[in-house]
Amino acid sequence: MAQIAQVLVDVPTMQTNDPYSYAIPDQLADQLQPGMRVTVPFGHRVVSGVVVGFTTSTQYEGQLKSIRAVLDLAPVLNPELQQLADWLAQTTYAFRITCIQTMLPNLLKASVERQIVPTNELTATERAVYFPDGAARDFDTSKLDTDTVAGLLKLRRAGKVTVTYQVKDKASVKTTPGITTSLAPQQLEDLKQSVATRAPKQAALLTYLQALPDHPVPQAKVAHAAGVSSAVIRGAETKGWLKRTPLEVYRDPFQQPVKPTTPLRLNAEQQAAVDAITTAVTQRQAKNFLVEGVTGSGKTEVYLQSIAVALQQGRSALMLVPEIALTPQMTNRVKARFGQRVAVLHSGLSKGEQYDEWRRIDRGEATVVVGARSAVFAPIQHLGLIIMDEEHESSYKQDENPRYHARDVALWRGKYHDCPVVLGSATPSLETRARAAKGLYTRLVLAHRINDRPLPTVHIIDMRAELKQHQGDDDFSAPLLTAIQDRLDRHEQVVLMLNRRGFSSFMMCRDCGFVLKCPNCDISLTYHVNPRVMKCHYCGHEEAVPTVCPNCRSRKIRYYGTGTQKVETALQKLLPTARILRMDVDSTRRKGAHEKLLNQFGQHDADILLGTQMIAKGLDFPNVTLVGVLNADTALGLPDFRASERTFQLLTQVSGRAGRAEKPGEVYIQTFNPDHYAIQLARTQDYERFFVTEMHMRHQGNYPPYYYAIQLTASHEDESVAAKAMYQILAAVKQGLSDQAIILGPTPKAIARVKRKYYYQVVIKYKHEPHLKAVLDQIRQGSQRAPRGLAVAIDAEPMNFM
DNA sequence: AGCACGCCGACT
DNA sequence: GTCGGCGTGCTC
Repeated sequence: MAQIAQVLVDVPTMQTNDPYSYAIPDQLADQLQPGMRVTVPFGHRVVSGVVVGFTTSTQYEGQLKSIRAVLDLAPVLNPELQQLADWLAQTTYAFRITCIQTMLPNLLKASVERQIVPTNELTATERAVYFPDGAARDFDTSKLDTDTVAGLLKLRRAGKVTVTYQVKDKASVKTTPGITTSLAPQQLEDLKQSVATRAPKQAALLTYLQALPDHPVPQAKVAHAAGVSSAVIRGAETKGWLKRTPLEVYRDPFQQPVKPTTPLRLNAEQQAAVDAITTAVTQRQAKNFLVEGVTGSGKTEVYLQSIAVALQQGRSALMLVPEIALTPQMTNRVKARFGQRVAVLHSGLSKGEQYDEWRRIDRGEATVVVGARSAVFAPIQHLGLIIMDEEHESSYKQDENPRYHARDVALWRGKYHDCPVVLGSATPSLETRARAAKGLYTRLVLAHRINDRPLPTVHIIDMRAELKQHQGDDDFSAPLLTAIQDRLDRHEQVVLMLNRRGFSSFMMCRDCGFVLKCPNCDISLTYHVNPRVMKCHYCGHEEAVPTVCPNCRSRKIRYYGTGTQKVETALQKLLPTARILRMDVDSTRRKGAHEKLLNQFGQHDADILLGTQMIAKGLDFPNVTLVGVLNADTALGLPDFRASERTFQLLTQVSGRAGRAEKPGEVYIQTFNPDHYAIQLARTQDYERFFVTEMHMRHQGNYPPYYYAIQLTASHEDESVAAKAMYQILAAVKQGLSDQAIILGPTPKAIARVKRKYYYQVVIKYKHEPHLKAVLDQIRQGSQRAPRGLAVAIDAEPMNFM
């Protein structure tokens, strides 16, 4: 019986979330496999799709259409990744095709192009206006002006033009000319004798050709080895001495070769960690580890030696790092150990380079993969080990559909491959640490720094007292300024961090540090300009904007936030001789700018590096002996239950930047909340106590990890449409879920209007909701037929509650 | 996502 | 009377 292909079409809707059936033309029958991309007729156009299986019968009553073309020679999704895509769609409430697109490199995303073709029905004037060059033209409504689009649509309705569709596959393989020769060595020798005296270059080429291997050799290599120019080679080609054939090459993102390194000697803790991971790797256990190592405890060396074990076992390894940590220094460290076997996947590569790295992995040529979030989908086979460094980083969660967390995907793949997953962090997320406490992960603690380097001394500066004493600059306390001046005198370097996160305005008293909070949620209230009120983004509570501090009656209660530029100017005024380097979103927008700034600082072209969060991660300059945090509180004030956790993580990390090598480090943290546990415990780098304290807070507030959370967001240009949609969703949620579920909202988002759209949200906290999936699917169905421009998003375990 | 079908208001 | 607005429903 004839086979029917099941195809997921590239149309992300609820109705097309299940595969459609297509007949398979005879000439495609023996090449078609699940996991291949195809083009199919769909309605009155052609779209791309992915074959997910074959059947012999179908429910569909109508006449089946046939697959148009196959886009791939081999499947782009292996069976594991096909299964993963389905699981991803289930758990993130995203469309299956959207998940598949996310898993594939950008170049494999086929695009559909429309063309508009004139017919004989057109009048001469119409032809002159719309088809000046007489031929068909591209019909991209976003690129043409509205009048032209309207005109062309009108002509189509009149049947005077037709529209054609073309699916364009962007996947392109780069080639270079490859040299082969069909002449025998003796023939070449004869030729050489005949030209030897007058054409030494040709003779040299002929000598080289005599020793040419059977397979094609890149022309550049031939030219270099024989010492001839490409003109000589082209000349030889016309004489029939050699043939040039296209040779597939990889766009090589590794420019310069890296000096190889050998494994470093491990201390007892590191060795114990490597041993535990080794056992799991060699026994092929899907066992998960949490490597909890203070900054400077040598986690990376543990990762590298564990990867080496997997490779020895003939398996491959995946190492995930946050995008921001994916610097050449970082990747070079891996390449130095594993050389050619390493593939790097990240957004800094061109589309072509990404595709080539992906193919090297797919073909098993690269067995160590280093990359950011989306690298978790790399088509690696025989996985022996997955490592996720800085596991607590929120960038592992994608904030568009599918809203997946790379950690969950890593754990899924570990299970699939029976291989261990190692999560590493100095400050693990509460979720992860709690799971370790429950025994789901094995904890491997690295409590000692390499060579027992001391931790930096951390000073907490009470900015309330500071501001009382010296009027003038808000941003710099006297002790911090003195410390900076001291480093300048000693020709040492300083890192200053300005916490820009949550520039969103909350009210804080400059005299006592009091932050206005919601009486119901214990979350800071957010200042709204229009209407002028304080609002809680969790429960919707509203109150008037205070003019005096409810705590100390001071009038100095105002909203809080400052910018790097302003701080730079102020600092330059205070310290005219200091050379300051500013690093923020603005100064690093250009590609490579980030790198360049860090290199400058590394060469001591500047004394002070002033930046936002981005300087907290992984940079390591031995000459930095002072780290200052200008405003530790901004993140604390955010209306998010993870505010304390983020603050603790950030302060702990940035403190780790001070004092490397022989020079001891010092850290100054300026804060209006010197007694807050997140700040106090960051001072002593006491993660365990922070974990216990914060878990208690989460328990009190019914927050994760004690509860699961789902965030539903509706957005629309018209605020009332978004709000109305959210109230309808709320009704559906309330009706479908048990009264055990805690439903917060609807509330406007902290930043109520982004890109001309208003956002409203509802958060569901729950422990056990068997109907949840059904309720959310019902909401998804409902949002199909929503007013134009309304977007409803479902985010399981959201990272941003604002 | 597109696109057709179909039902209402403002124009040649 | 028709043109064109966009709400609704379908695509194997």
